[in-house]
Amino acid sequence: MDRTPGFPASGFKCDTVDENVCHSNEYKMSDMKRFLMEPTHDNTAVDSFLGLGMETMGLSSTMDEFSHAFDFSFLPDYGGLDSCTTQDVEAGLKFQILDGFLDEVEEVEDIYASHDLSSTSNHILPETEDMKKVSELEDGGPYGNISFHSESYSPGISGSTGLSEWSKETVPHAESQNVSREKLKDSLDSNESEDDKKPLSTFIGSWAKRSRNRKKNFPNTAYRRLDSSGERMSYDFRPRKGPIKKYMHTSTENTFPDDQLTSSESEDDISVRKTSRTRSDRRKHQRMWTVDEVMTLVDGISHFGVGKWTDIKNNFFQSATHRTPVDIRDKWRNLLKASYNAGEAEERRKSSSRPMPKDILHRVRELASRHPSPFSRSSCLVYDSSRSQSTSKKKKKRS
DNA sequence: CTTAGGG
DNA sequence: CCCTAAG
Repeated sequence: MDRTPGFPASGFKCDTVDENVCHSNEYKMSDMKRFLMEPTHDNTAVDSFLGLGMETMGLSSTMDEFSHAFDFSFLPDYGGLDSCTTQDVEAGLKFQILDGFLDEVEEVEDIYASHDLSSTSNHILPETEDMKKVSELEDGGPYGNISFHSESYSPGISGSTGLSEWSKETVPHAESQNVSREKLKDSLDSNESEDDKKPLSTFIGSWAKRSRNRKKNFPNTAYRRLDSSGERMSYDFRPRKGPIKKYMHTSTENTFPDDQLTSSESEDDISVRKTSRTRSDRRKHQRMWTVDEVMTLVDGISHFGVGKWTDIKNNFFQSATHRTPVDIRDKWRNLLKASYNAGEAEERRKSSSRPMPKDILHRVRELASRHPSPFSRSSCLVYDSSRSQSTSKKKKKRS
């Protein structure tokens, strides 16, 4: 929380962020603030940005640079706009952006409150204080909240991932972003203009939700499964002919990928009731694992080790009401299998409609090499398990 | 309660 | 994903 005293505070004596932005030309920008003066980020860009005139993708990239150009490690005390330091101005700006973005949300504070920043902190190991700050920033800030590029995963995560990498990219994408976005959707559901601000995939989901809502008059739980059907693309679903087809042939029609993390109880009730007593009581609800979730899982395993499923769940999947430790373990098992299958037949991986991202594949193999698994060709020696236990189990080798 | 394994 | 045995 070190303020930057060198910044010319003369021009920043204004209360509102709009003034700051609009008059940014008058300021002698310090090197930290050069962002605002760059041609690609001039006032018009910022203005349209504030006025929701920017496309979501453009916004995303802008916010990316935005958050990278500034050091927002101060975010936790964004409330103090009275002291005109650079951090405060930036904080106000961020807040203003969020406010404009959620102009139909009644309470912006609610977003923050419901976001449960503490859970985000749990994603970070205690010894890494800086990362905690970064994560809180990305999580609580508008960048982490409203960025819709959920399909994207950071390519730089592969291999020897730095801690800062996963804390900044993986965790917010996989976890908290979903919560906040769901919350945001909640607030916007009552408004008809919600589709204007969402990408096409989300629009499809909303459309399906609405059409479904016409038939069944469930309050706000039944359609929620459909709500985010097209929102996130998981590499994990099986090949399908049409975009919605995969839901039709699932016989229980309740296997909609759903990253809404709230009110899971009522949702479960409905899904259970729908598929009750028919057949295949198992697999009542399948929730596709998103790429972000898988990356979070890999990160968690790399930090806690294979077998520490509860730790991984509590620290990396805190906000995910689903994803029990068993689910996480099962997913890891499937990942291992998939990784080895991909190793044998690289072509099958490519021909698959859901090719596992190479980054994840590499990381899975990396971890698999550390932790022997029954799917490994070389390391699994079941027949000799009674004799030499050292070869069968070689627990975590993390430092 | 957590984990491992099979279904 | 679910279920269950074993620690």
